[in-house]
Amino acid sequence: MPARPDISPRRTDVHLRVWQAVRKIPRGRVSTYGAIARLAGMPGQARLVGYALHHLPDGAEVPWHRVVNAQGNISLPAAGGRAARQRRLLEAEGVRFAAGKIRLAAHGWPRSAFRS
DNA sequence: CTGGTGACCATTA
DNA sequence: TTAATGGCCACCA
Repeated sequence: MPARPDISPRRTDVHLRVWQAVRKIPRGRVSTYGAIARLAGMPGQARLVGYALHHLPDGAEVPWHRVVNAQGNISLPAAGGRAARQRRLLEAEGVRFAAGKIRLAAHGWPRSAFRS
């Protein structure tokens, strides 16, 4: 039997790379779309990271909530309740919000990408 | 094929 | 500090 009989090849490849990288983010820390793109082997493709997470299937064991934008802000639309859930999940892991945003210098991962 | 869209980013003013 | 701009590329109509 073929391993992947009826799966779109390109799409799966891109998504898998992103999900794999996101999985590496330790609990209580956050990364950015751009940083994940680098770790996934596609530097400069931050938008594709967002696209891949947007199409993340329900129940997937991927800590999507640990990915925020380069400004330390949640990039999900406020409407829909997803943004609120992301913030709740992060705070439950000990991530602090100051003035509505996360200080990447303190919580950013990997450290080397956020140390000044 | 073309054009528009998006859970983005760095630069510039 | 915020706002605008160009670049990036998979996906869709």
